Amino acid sequence: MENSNSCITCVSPNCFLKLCSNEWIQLIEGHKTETSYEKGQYVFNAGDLVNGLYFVKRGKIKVVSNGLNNKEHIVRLATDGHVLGHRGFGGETYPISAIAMDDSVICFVDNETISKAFFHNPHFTVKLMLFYSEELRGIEARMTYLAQMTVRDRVAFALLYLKDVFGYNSSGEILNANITRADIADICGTNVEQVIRNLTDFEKEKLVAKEGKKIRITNEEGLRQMLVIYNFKFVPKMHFIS
Amino acid sequence: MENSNSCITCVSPNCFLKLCSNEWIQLIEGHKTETSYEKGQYVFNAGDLVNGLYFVKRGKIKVVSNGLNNKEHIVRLATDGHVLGHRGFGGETYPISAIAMDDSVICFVDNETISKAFFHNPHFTVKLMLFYSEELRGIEARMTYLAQMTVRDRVAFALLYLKDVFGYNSSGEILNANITRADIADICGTNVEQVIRNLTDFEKEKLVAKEGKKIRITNEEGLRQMLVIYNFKFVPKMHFIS
DNA sequence: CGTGCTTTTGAATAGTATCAAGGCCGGTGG
DNA sequence: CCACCGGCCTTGATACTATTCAAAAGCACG
Repeated sequence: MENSNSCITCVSPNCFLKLCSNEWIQLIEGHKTETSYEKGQYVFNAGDLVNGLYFVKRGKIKVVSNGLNNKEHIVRLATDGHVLGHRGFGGETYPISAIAMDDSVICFVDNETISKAFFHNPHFTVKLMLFYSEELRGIEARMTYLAQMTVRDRVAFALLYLKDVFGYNSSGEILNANITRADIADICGTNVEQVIRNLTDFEKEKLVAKEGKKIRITNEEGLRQMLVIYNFKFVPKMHFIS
Repeated sequence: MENSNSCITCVSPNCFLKLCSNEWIQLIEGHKTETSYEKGQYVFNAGDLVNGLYFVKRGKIKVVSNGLNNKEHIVRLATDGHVLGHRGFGGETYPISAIAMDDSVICFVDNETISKAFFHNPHFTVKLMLFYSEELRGIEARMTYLAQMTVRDRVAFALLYLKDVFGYNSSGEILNANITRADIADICGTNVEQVIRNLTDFEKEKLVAKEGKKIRITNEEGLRQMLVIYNFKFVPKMHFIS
């Protein structure tokens, strides 16, 4: 919970805040806090008052919505350089919760400062708007396929989504996330058992290999092929700063 | 396909363009076209190049995404004052299509003009960003409940969504939209037969009344009660101009 | 070396989609 | 005016898919 170091020397290359003028960056720094979160800790909780905007310096975050019987649904995954809490921006309270999936470091800027920055840094504002646009495209793609895909295909989709956001780790094609079968189920909108059954099927088909709790994607192209029948266009990676 | 009349005398009270300075409104008018669309006509089609932004003057539009076997999924409904095509903004081509559900009038402003307006009208830009934020909250709520609700509850949800966007018509609680059972199925992510079975059930339970192809909501509160188990927070109406 | 959490498998059940067939209604042309 | 046509609505039977429940094995951590 220590206070911030400087944005200018910040290691995060993609942070939106860098789009503000130097003058404004310094001003923001005065109102910015930088907080460390442990795995499992809430960054904010559905119902909390919206007090500002979060910027992920590094880490892995899941954004979840609580539905029936408080069952979690993972609406979005976020990592370095992403914005958090922007869905709530302009509203009273957060409609969703954000939870650290790994130890993470996140900067926070209060409402008033951010609003002023918007009015004086059009480049920053427009870029953030493009980020929203990108987000909408992504979530809408997930929504369509959630509505139309079988569970099997949704599991394949979730694996690719995890890969696209978090990538592979240093030891090859192993999904670089501390994720449980239950998390995957929460992305797919199904239950743990279905995820496991389908992972087992995928393993028999040489698409993935289960290595303990970790998952190795042995045939990424094969998984993508499974989804071509949906006309699916994977959303291109966002270029944060141009 | 006639050219525009003035934004300043425009009857649409909620249009975002009104947030620009008078000077800029006049400038935009020079680059704006106003087009009428007949029922069923495409405003833009998935794959089309993104050339600008659309503002609905009046009418009813469905925004659809084409998935498996080109089955439509209705991602969003839009009406007077809403923005269209903003999901594609910043991208190359539209990921989705927009189709008029009724005769509609829509203004179009090209990319270059809109981008310039963003940089010179922070009030306009920030308001549009809040609109995006609102959109994200709405779509994410629909996504969560699409993932967790039964078909029955999704049908109830679709009816309420239709009511919230288009309202009732002059003859009481009849849904004010030229919508088919298939459209409802495309909102729910199910098929026509399921929609009809559930509408029949709802009718027996005195929640709705089928009047030909039109649907009368006889117990709106009852429908909403059906969904409370999902912790569902209906997204409050957007206040376009404040 | 338990204890609790995650993963895994099987069997029973419930929920949905698909297929087939018929009815209704508005519009069109004889 | 009436018959026909096409689009939309409706219902039933059937097959399939997914969820739920139960039980056990593996694993990590104190």
